[in-house]
Amino acid sequence: MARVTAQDVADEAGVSLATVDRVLNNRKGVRESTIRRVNDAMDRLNFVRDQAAANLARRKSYKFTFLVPAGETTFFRDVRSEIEIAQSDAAKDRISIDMMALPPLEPEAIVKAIDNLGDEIGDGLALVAVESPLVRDAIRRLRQRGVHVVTFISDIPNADRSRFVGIDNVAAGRVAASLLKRFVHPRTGDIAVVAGSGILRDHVERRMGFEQVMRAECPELNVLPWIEGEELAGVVEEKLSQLLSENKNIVGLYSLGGGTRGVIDAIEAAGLDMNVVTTELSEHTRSALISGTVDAVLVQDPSHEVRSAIRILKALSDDTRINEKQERIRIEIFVRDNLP
Amino acid sequence: MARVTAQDVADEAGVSLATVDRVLNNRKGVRESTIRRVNDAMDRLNFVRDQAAANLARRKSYKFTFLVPAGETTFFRDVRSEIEIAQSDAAKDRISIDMMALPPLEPEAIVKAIDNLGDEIGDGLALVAVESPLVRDAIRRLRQRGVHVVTFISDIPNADRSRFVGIDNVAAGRVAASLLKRFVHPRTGDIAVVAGSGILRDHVERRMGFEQVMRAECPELNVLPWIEGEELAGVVEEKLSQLLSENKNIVGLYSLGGGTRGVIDAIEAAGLDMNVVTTELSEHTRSALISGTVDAVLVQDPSHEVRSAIRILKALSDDTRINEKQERIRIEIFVRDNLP
DNA sequence: ATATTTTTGATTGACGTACATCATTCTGTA
DNA sequence: TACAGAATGATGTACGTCAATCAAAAATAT
Repeated sequence: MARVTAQDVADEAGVSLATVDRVLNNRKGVRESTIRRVNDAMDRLNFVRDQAAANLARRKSYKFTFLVPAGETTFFRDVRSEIEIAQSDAAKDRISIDMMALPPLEPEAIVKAIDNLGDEIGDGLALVAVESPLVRDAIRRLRQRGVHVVTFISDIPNADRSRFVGIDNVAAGRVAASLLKRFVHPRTGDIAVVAGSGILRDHVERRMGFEQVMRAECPELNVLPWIEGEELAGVVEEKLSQLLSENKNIVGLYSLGGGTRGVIDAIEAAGLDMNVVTTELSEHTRSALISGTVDAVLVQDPSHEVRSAIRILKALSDDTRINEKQERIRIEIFVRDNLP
Repeated sequence: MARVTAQDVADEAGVSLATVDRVLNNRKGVRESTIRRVNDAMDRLNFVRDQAAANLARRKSYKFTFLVPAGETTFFRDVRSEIEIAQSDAAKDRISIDMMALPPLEPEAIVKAIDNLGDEIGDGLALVAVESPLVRDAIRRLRQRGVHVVTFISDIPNADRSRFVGIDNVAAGRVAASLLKRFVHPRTGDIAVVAGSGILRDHVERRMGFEQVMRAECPELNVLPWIEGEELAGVVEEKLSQLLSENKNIVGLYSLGGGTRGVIDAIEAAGLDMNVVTTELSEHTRSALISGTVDAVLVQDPSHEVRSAIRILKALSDDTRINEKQERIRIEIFVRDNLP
């Protein structure tokens, strides 16, 4: 019943504690046959090394840095506050976390931050990546220094990042189309799309997924050129109001970026009957779901993403297994009835 | 940069390590004013107790027991395999987990298992509860002995359980209705409902949520009396085939229990055009989603539920905070485009 | 056979906290 | 003023592993 310790393994294998320790930590100077004997003993006794004791003895602590956009969208405000919460939670496990908020959409800002931080970055970096050779190169340099890099929410493929933590944005776009198609059916007409910016990879990908499905499956629906709202509710509302007043044939709308409040305000002001799928779970989208202005909201859980990024950076530092199921970031679909 | 230890706090507060220890563990024999001084020092230094060292010193290990149904539904097979995975993961943190599979739907079996286990149950129990005064009483007795009890997947309210880990099943039913309503629109006709058993609380609740929305919002749709499939694909298929051959007016179907394969087979055999929402993410529902036989699948993630139950039992044992965001079990909605 | 190298054993001191014991100092009250 | 009782200090041991050292034994080369 008592826990099996390394000493028990030593006894079972007929070797000394020191030898077990050598095997356990892959230190050299142990014969192959002895290694096997020790491993067999571990299996027989079902030995699991005590992480708590190991960490304590190793007196290893972790330092990770988060680089996130400073923008005032609901989503990134949530992300930043989740990082702050994670800071105190992670402290118990000897993990210290630094966060830097950077001007959004500026590759130079990211690179400059990385360079200025130097070794201050610690053992790992999580960043909301922006498509740019500069950033790609900065990541490569970090990795060469042995710093683990995880992209976060927005990926930069072909870069040497260890991993991406976030949703499959193409799939998110497809889901939006798939739902909207069913909601709109059997009506026909135009579909409006509101995005933030054309240089944000996640926006582009969602748009791509959305179009894939629409083209392949909905010849009767006509997807209009997208509106760029710059993630600002005011801009979104103005442009969308204009569109809605000019085009009376719109039967559905997909808002895939920030500034959703503008979308809701414009639709409610126009008083049109259309099906709507958006992102961002804010007070505005909640009440729009309840009132019926919006049919579904597609989101990713920033709290999960932050915890996941930290767990993954830790696993990379310790060179231990990642629990894939736990790290699967979901495309969450909210309708009126499953609001948290 | 170095970690702040209890000794640092002692120095800062001008007391001895022993006193800091007394404060830290709420031992008696410390003046109010001293307690305050120590706490202030902790705040100033940002002291966080090192969990690893604490656990080690406490030589505390945890033992939890899981009581789950032995049934051969996809879902409970998944649950059991997730518990097995969790067993080895949790071992690192000195958590040992016992699992017992019991004949499903038998309150007596649960009570008997609890009684037979006695102290073997350990520090906490997670069980898939069944509505019954016997079970309710057994839980009460456990709690009196200081054992933490968590209901799991299926709740038994009014019982003295510490917590329920699972989804809001009424909400799940509402979501199903809410989606199906939109999918079916503007067609009118009958809606079929396939459930497992009338004595499973989660089934009853989903049905309830489904009806709530249907009655309130879809006067044009007529919800038929439900079919009891006993969670067996064969039974489900037979009964549903019969219904489909007799009633040609069915435009939508909600399958809220096990045996979904039977639902799919019956629908495909009948070759009818209807909208379908089910539970269970199996190979069958996956391909049915892709082929279009099924429109949406509503599930809960057993892997998340198992981890959550363990974390909660541990937090209850340690009397520490529960991270609500992390323990929120989602009603996950899968359509063809976000299959994992 | 001897010398050299490799493998193993034995031992020790961390790591940060828990917990117990005993000695000492500070209270307030008889 | 003395003294009980409470509050605090000082100290030591333990938890299970890591990491380093030195000595001893075994295997290998010469």
